[in-house]
Amino acid sequence: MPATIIDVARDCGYSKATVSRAFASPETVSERARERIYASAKKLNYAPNAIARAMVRRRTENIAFIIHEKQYPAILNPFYSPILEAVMQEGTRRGYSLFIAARQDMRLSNGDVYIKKQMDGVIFAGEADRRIIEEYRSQNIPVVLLNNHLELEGLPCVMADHFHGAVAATTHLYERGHRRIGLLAGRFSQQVTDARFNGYFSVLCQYGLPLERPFVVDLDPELDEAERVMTRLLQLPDHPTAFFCTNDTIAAGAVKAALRLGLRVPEDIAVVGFDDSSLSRVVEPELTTVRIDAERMGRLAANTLFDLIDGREAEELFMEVPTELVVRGTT
Amino acid sequence: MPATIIDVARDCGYSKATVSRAFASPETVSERARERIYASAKKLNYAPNAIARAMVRRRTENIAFIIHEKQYPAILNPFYSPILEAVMQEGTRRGYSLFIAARQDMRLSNGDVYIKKQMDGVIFAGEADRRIIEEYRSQNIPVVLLNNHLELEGLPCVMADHFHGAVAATTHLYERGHRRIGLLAGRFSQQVTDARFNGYFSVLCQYGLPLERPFVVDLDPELDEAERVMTRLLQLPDHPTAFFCTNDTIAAGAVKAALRLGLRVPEDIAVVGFDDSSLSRVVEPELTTVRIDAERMGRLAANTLFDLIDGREAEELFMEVPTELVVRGTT
DNA sequence: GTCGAAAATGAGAACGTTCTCATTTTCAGC
DNA sequence: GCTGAAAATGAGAACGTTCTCATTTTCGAC
Repeated sequence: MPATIIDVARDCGYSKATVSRAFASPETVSERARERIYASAKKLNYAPNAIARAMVRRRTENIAFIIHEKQYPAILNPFYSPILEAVMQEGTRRGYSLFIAARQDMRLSNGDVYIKKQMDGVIFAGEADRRIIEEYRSQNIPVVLLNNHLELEGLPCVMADHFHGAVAATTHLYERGHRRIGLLAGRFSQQVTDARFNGYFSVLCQYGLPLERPFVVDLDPELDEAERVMTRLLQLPDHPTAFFCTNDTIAAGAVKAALRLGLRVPEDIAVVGFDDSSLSRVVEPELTTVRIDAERMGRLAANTLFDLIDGREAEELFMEVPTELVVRGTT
Repeated sequence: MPATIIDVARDCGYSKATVSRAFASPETVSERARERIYASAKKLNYAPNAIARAMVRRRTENIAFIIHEKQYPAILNPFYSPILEAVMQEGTRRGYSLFIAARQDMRLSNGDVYIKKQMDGVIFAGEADRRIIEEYRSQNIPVVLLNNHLELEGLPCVMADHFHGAVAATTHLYERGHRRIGLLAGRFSQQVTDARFNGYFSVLCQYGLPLERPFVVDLDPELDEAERVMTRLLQLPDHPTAFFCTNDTIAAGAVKAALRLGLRVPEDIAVVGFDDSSLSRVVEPELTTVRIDAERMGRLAANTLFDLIDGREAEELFMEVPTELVVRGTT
């Protein structure tokens, strides 16, 4: 039903090759031809068919962003919003369109959807299965990992420096005079969870502070859960005076719990979060937190992917963007 | 480089037609053939090429979700997260993949990207340009509008009942005893802005309350901006005791401003928000707000789109999902 | 073992582009 | 007006599937 290049060719009297050129590389076509062709195209309401084009060029100009966070609704995760935004911008700038998916969705009967759909490249965010990645790469589809690290030949990974972020956060609490510092650790991908814990733990070691088991807890990174856990902890006798939380949602829950128990933040209880997500400034007092330059991560991942797509080697395989403590009201 | 259907056919001794069938409709192929074909496919690392398929079927199984909110970063908008999530789920369930884009990105040199890329259908969220929509429809691409309403032949629109939400919010403030109620109105798409204002205004009229110009303000729906505006208003002599805010971000900013000025919420100043977005429960006290069943909106939009794609008429063109006041701590 | 219907397979033309290679046209320089 | 190089155009084979229409095979019933 819609007009094809042949209809246009017939209408304007040029060959389909010339019509094709008029759209794909206008400068190779005489001005006269261009005008006539565009006129016909407009008349016939012709739009080039990118599918047919992709078929012969073997390039779809599409990339996919696949998020998989353990136990966490993918898109809802505010942490990924600015990353996604950056990837989108960077992609658009170079003519790519963006598919998004949450991991569990992708696996169909045979082979991965985005393999079949011939993505030019794929970014895996969060948890990622080694086998899937290898499947993509065996089809020559470039892959970049984001917020996760896997040792695979030539596989670029974009991470934030979670370790030093955690170090900064914990040190900050120490410097504020706290000697007993609890940890509320969300369950994220192994890499992230480990790095943040290690940062925290290394500071405890450095200053000879105790790791107090009952006040170091794993939990789902959700507001209610964090509030519940924190409420319980604060009712224990002899609880810490400060808590390092491995993301802002948890920190927000913790602050809420403290306030509700009539404790003052930061005077009685200090809290530091992680991510500097949009919610960090919504709570009152505003969260002291560790900023991750998410936009930069997104850009980096995208541009690395484009390098691979264009056949350039990634300049670096392990890219770690720095994190930065931002001190606000909760400490 | 990657294996094609022909390679598989050659390897297993069947024709490409049969191999094609083995993947597209396995039940039409003998068990023997299926096994041999799958074995060859596996051996050759064959993955069906959805682009070639799309070309002949004239169906890509892709849909696009295009967000355009005035002055507001698209994906960052927490309002759209659950909607997107629902659209994604619903789409995946039926074998569609999802493109996302922010409006300003889409327009390339000639024709819209997603027309060229042969979307099976498109959802426009927020502000949407009549001309663009007509362009899509002229190419027989089904379109559904979300959170916006345009009178166009056969164009389904999914809206929330912003009007009655605003009515409920304002009435609630009235019933709490407030007689002077300000309005902090974010700049969204015209439809939404108007509907929410009208709901507010109709309640004022109903109870004979004054519309006090200085306390009815338009603003960008951002935290800082809202805090700034609210701080100013609260320093005016004789300010209202309650404010209806047209989204939660604004409400959060308003609450923050009040608290910082040493006012008690809700005793001195009551605030109600809109959307019941994720942040509404993060602030303390938690926001009284108007819940929009965003998931339902997403589902509705997606399913309507699939109906159109499958050639079924939309059952209804104007779909309004109900809103519901949820009373929490700020009133 | 034969018949006939049903099931399974194959041949080959689409689908709408791009791209290579050849051919034609244009045009500057004389 | 001729020459030759450069610019513009055209013919037609790909690209990897699906699908229609034969043709072949299978198999139950007699």
